[in-house]
Amino acid sequence: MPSSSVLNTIPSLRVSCSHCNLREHCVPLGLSLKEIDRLEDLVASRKRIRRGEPLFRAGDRFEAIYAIRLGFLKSSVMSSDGREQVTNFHMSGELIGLDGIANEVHSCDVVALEDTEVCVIPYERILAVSAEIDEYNIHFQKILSREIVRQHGLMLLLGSMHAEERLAAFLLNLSQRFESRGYSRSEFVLRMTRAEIGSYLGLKLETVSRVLSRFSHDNLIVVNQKHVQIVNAEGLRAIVSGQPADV
Amino acid sequence: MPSSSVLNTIPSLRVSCSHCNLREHCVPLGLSLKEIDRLEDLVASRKRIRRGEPLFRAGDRFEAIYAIRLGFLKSSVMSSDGREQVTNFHMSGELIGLDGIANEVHSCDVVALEDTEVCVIPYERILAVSAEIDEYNIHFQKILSREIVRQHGLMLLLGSMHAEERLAAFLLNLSQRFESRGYSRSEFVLRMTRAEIGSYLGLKLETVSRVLSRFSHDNLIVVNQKHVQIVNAEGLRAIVSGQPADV
DNA sequence: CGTTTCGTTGAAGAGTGTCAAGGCCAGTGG
DNA sequence: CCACTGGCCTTGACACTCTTCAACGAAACG
Repeated sequence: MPSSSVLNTIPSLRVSCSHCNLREHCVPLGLSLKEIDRLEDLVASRKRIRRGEPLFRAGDRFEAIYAIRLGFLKSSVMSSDGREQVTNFHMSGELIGLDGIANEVHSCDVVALEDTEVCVIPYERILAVSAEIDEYNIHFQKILSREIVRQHGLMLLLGSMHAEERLAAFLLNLSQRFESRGYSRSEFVLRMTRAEIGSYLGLKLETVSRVLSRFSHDNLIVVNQKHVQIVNAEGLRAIVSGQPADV
Repeated sequence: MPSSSVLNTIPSLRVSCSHCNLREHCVPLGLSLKEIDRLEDLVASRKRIRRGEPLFRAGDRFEAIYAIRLGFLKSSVMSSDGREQVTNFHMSGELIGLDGIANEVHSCDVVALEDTEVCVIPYERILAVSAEIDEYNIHFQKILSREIVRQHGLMLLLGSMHAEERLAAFLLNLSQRFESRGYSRSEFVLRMTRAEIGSYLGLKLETVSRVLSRFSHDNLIVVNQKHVQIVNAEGLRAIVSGQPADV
């Protein structure tokens, strides 16, 4: 039995990946039942994080990867002079903490933007399963590599796109991720503030607000504070591709 | 004996990692002699790439990771509408191709900026050694994670720094990498064009040129085309930290 | 119900981008 | 060896996007 006295953990529940409907996000496909059974051991416990609370902070010792069961979080890094850069927003089924492997210390802050529950996967267990099941080792390397590829896309956005293109890409990305989780792709709630969106996209919050208003004025979206409805996804795609809408 | 008919490869040489002075960059420390011996098998062959030629291109099937023996390369991604974003510059001892693990296809272009020689490490062998030597599996996961952390830093740069800060950070980073390879930290040759620097830093080539001229005028550096000498590293550091130099 | 945080909008200004012209340098061929 | 060529770099003037500063309104929270 794992250590269990940590606050906010729920170690008593018997975790079952095979019955989790987020399985496809976390666990490799095409395993034998025996192997899937082995994966159940990955998750040591669950942990709840309240809105605004950190899952971990830069400098914390790295001990586990976390899989989000439900909720929403942001990752961010800070420069020495205090500038914050949001590096990612995370939603259910995604893994957090991959940055910590490098130096056995986390290099970014992760904070919940709404009440969140995660599966705690001690890194030791990942290593143990990796050593035992080749399929899983490949799977985990792919997860790491996929994060590298994702960041390439973000660098393209930060390095060469205008404010409107960035926001259009951002909205479409969220839309697609919501859809793949069974939610509406055309209507959702932004869990982050304008400042956080701005930080993620390399813009100021006022710019984010203005561009959203412009999109709204052009009938691409309907915005009401945090509530967003995508009216003309094709129009947004056109903007991402560099060509301003031609209505 | 590995397949050897591929153009530009040098399979006949018996590769020896243990005698390579770049060892510390590629190979984990603290292995037994037996284990180090096993690592020799990682490198299947060497390959030469002429200046301007690609090592691989986005869409190419992923088969190997490459370790740079000597030379200089850039990685870049292209958006659907043709914008190029340089995602990294690579120098000796560094590994290339980690992006390909995700989808078994490379997702970026890698092109040599000067005549280059790389060690070809088939991914299959990495998996084989990973399965055999736990130390190496951890080492390789750390390499992947380190790349994620590096990109966080770049996102901070692209998302929240001004042109001068970006270039100062860029020069200091190069300086440090040259130094750790035994070259001068204060005097080096830029192998890439202004346009490539600009792409990497999210700036236009004219801006890069202007900022370098400004640095030169402020006696922080001496520039002569591709030749750069860092005169006042402390001043550059001050700029990165947000405070303009206070001569 | 007051307080605080967050979001919107306007006006003015700074920082980069764009466009254009000219100079430097390496490589090529006469 | 020299002139020519094309790629790369520098610099200026101007345009434009985004930021900054500021004020106000709306929603969230205790």
